Order: sequence, then C-alpha cells, then structure tokens
Amino acid sequence: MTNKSSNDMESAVRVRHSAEERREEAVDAVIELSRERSPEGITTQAIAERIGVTHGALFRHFPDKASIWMAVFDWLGARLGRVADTAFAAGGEPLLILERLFHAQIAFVASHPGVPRILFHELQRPAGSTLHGLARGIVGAYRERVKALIVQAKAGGQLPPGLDADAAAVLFVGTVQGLVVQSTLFSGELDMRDAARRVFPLLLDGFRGASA
Amino acid sequence: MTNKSSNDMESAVRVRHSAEERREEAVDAVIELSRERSPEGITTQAIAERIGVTHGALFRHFPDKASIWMAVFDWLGARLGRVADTAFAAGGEPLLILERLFHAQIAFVASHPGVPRILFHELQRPAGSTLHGLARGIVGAYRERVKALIVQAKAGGQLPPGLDADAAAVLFVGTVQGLVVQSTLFSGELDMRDAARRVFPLLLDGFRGASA
DNA sequence: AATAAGTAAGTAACCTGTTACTATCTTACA
DNA sequence: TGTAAGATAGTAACAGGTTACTTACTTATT
Repeated sequence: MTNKSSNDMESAVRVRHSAEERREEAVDAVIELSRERSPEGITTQAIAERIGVTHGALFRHFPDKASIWMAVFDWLGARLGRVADTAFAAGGEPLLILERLFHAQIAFVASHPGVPRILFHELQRPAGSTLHGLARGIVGAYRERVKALIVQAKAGGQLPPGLDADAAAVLFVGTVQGLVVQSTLFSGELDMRDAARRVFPLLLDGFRGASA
Repeated sequence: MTNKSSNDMESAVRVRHSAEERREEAVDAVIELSRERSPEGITTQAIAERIGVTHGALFRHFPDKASIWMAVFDWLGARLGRVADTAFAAGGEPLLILERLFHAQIAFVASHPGVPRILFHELQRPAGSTLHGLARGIVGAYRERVKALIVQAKAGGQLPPGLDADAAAVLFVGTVQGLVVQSTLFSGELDMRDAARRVFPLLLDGFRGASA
C-alpha cells in the first residue's frame, strides 16, 4: 500500500530496507496479490513492483521463486495455527470451542480473501511436491484438533458415544472448505459469515444425531 | 501414453482425424492432463503432444487456447448435468434421491480426478470472467436442484418444517466440495467414496434436527 | 572501507499463435 | 472407373511476448 508511486520521480528516494523486512513485505505482497489474480499467475516482477523494488532486487532476498512460496506457506501455517490457538485458549465446553473455532476460521479467510485461493492453488500442484505436503500438514493438523474436541465431547456426554469421530471431523473441516468454495464462486465475503451462522446449527445437529 | 515415440520413424503413418474428433480428443486430453499437472500449466504444446499432433495443428481446430477451455467446460457441464439427471430419474422419495445424488456426484469426481482440479482452478480466475461465470452456473444450478429436493421433503413431512432450506442446500453442496478438497489433499480416490458413506448419515441427521 | 541493498540490462527458456508448405481425403465429371 | 480439383488435416519453423533468474555496476549504511 505504501508503494505504487515509485514510478514518479524515479529513484528520488531510494528507500533501503533490511533483508528480513523485504522478505516479510514480499510475503504480504503475495497474499495481497492473490486476492486479485490467480496465485499461479503472480510473477516475481509483480511482487517486486508491489513492494517498490526492481525485480532483480527480489532475488537478493530469495534464492528463487519457490522459496518465496515456501515463506508464504510458513506465514500461512503460523497464522492459521494462531487462529485455532486463540479459539482453544478462550476455554469452555468442547462444543463451545468447536463453534468458536468454526467461526474464527471463517472470519479469518473472509478477511484474507487471498488465503483460500492460495490453498486451492496448492491443491493443483503434483501430489508429491513440498508445498503440497505443507498444505496437507496444515489441514491435517487442523482436522486432528477438531477430532480431539469431538472425542472430548463424547467423553463428556455432550455428543452420543456412537458418533463416528473421524467422519464428523471430516464433515466439520469439509464444511468450512465448502463454504469457502461457494463464497469464492459467488464472491460475497459478508455472505460467508452469514452462511456460516446458519449452517453451523445443522452441522451440530448432525453430530448429535437425530435417528440414533 | 501412445505418443512419445513420434520422433522415431518420422511421420511414417500420419493419422488423419476429422476436426470434430480432434476437438473431442483435445478436451479428453485436457481432462487427463489435469489429473497430473496444474490446469493453468497445461500448454497447447502438451495437449497437441498427447493427441499425437503438432501444436500448430491444434490451432486449426480451435481459434485460440481460451476456446479449448470453453469446450472443456461445455463437456464438464454436460457430464455433471447428466449425473444429476440420472440420480433424479431413478425416482423415489426426495431424501432417497438426495442420497443417490450425493454419492453419484462423489463417484463421478472420484473417477475423474482432473475435474475438481479444473473447478478449483476456475475459482482463481478473476470473478468477472466468462469461465468463472460458467463454473458459477454449474454449481448454482446444482444447488438449486438440491434445494428443491429439500423443500419437497419438508412438504412431504420427511424433514421438519422449520429447516432452513437454503442453509441446508449450502451445507449439502459444501460437503461434497469439502470431501473433494480433502481427498485431493490426501490423494486417495477410494478414500473419498468411503468417507462419503460415513459422512452422509451425519449430514442427514443435521437436516432432520436434533434439538428442534 | 567494507558490506549489504539496489539497479539496469541482459539471457535463455518457454508459450501462444502464425505462416508457408505438404499430404491426404472427397467428389465431380469425362 | 479413373482422375483432376478442391477442400481438409497436418507439419515445420518462426515471430513476438513473457518469465525466471543473472551479472556488472552503483549507492547507502555502519
């Protein structure tokens, strides 16, 4: 947001930032650019422009483009982890935490529209690749935490003992992802939070079981 | 799989196919290639190679690359529509149709792993683009059909009258998409059908409502 | 003075689309 | 039926553009 005017006045004020700073700026730039264009289409040129630097300079801070993406994924994993941590930290009954987690996750991707696009993009990489593994790790860890909550709720009697905890965790995570897909398709950010509020009770009822 | 040796023996047997045939072959090639690599990364060169033709020949049958993708989406919309049609045609109670639709959809994408990748890829295109609109239309139409079934089930007394039909439709469609995302991430095709079987009952219980 | 950050101008690879030419099929007609 | 003509499918090579990455040189900071 601070650049864009770097073409006026040439390099009148050649701002110098530390390597560390530039690396963070680059990650932010990628997240922002993902909001507008397809992640695969983000060029090193565009990243450099956005942070107000020639694109040669970018390669002083990253050995290659792949490692820029690695940095983006590190950021992403850390942020998503923190979102979950906060939801857990507030405490309360397992089902309450689950609900908080659900909405927190939705709110996070709603306020960072680039994030789901990056994850979807990752789904297209060959299954073996490093970044695919990273994405897998992030979602997998999330699913495990959800499953733990469900098991806990079963133990506490808030969910029926016959509930398939694995299936429930898959459904929970899948619901978040499904909402993201639909909101991306129908591109209404506010819509997503609203849809989440209406969908969650149904999800919970499914866990509680009607016919069991 | 049948190409790759086209450099031995030169053009020993120059096979000629009709334009119509080549166009279909190209679409098939794109679907197949999407299984392995990112759809955005599929080059006209690769498509041509796969159908055993120089890439100049490809442009005899399509004016440009975009229209290849248009053809792919036509194919996709038609096939997905047919899957839904069959599920409806078999008849029965609304909830039964819903279940059949769910599993049919899952089975289809499980047997065409390239399809979800193409749709995910589409999610990354700028929201206004033609192809984004096509994807939107496909998913939107599907959701409407699901909603109609739910309304019908409410009328027939198989679902509670207080059920939020819109939210339920979103959840239903979202569940399919969530399963696809997870199976792509954890790349087990068989896994997806199994997960679908375990998840569906939970979904249905959610519709029936536990607390209402 | 030394080091870290930045620039400008490459380069090699690759990608879409074009063009000038060639081979094959179809069909009209002698 | 045989063949010339026209249409159709295919090829090879290239043009123009973009992309990731490099290199030789410049400027700021400590």
